Amino acid sequence: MVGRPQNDQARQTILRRAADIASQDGLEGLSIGRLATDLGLSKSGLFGYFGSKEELQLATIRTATAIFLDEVVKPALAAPPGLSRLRLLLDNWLSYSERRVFAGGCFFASANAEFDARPGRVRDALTTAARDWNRLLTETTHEARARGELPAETDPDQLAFELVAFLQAANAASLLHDDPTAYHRARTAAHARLPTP
Amino acid sequence: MVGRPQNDQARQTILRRAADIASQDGLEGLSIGRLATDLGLSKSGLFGYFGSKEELQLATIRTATAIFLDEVVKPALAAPPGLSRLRLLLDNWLSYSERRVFAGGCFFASANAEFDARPGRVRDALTTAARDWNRLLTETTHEARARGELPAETDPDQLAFELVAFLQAANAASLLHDDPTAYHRARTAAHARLPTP
DNA sequence: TTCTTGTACGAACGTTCGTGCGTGAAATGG
DNA sequence: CCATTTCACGCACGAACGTTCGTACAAGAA
Repeated sequence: MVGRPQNDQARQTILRRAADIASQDGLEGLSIGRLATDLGLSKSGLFGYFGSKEELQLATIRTATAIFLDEVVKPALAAPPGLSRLRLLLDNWLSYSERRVFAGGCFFASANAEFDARPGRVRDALTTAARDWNRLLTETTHEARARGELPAETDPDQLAFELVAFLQAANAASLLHDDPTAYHRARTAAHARLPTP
Repeated sequence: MVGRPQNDQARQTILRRAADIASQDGLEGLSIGRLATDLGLSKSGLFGYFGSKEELQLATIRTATAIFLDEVVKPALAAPPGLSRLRLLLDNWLSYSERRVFAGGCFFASANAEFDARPGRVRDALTTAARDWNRLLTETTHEARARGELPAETDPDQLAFELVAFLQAANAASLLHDDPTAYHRARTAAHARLPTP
């Protein structure tokens, strides 16, 4: 065999499971042998799809990104730019975390904490994804202010930072303490930072 | 040999290094062989201090907790209970993260994210440590309100949740994006939530 | 001195890791 | 129908993992 298997459906099935495992045990704890056994494949057969563990990790990040976009971002783009879209982004994110779209909570919260001090291509891919998400929230906040939906003295970058902080904290607390009320706290915090609808 | 070595100084040296490695590579990525090589010890010699990897992980958590108390909590207890103590706790935490007391940023941010979906004694120890920290912040916030240093309509539990969120977010952003300004954002956010000094 | 105790060591255990290679079955196309 | 390609497999590899074991050596007690 010179190339890689072309069966995109099998590939996606593998990567979907990989993202679930990684959200629980980390991208390093995601082992090829265990993933193959889980899916009823041979280790070497699964390995052939990716060619290296790092490539599997990068492909898993791409799949997780696509799922995140489908679950959180795309549905929010249906709303007009500005405050209503910002609200949707926050609500969708909290729902995405709360519904455990990934078995171990937010995939990126887990992967970012794992790789934030380990240089390499995996970290680079994760920082890019995080930057895109932050940029989306920040720009949407800017739009909301430009439309007069936020007080003129609002600092959009600062507000976006604080809103993201609430989301992350809810995800972390709900996982570590089995405490679903953390999501209520985050919603309360976010609503208090935004004008009453 | 029936028991474990009694050399507490060597043990603490090992555990201090272990906490640094774990803050970067995780408590699972912390391997006995690598730790021993790092310190110029034999693998079996180091192993003898703990008897199992899980015991090493638990001892590392205890050491990290002691360091955290020294760096963040104890200096804040010098201030009178209430708002001034709360401010010190927040400032000390941000300084502790910013100064990289642990090489990979906040030890607990890293370890919590790693083990929040893996049942066992390690997770239990981490949830206890996190609960103690949250309780301290929450109770200090309660005291501040009881002394009239916070508006009467303040919800102390909610405020503590939000303040912790800012700390976590600053640590995460500074690590993932090499962005030291995240600490400034967190200080701004925290100050805005508290009465002007 | 001899015996005991505590400590660190090297070597090896079995397991799992990521990674290659060669083979055979299934699918494809002329 | 046969030739070719595609793909998943079994198997093996070297390295690293946590762990166990027997040993060497220093210090103290008898």
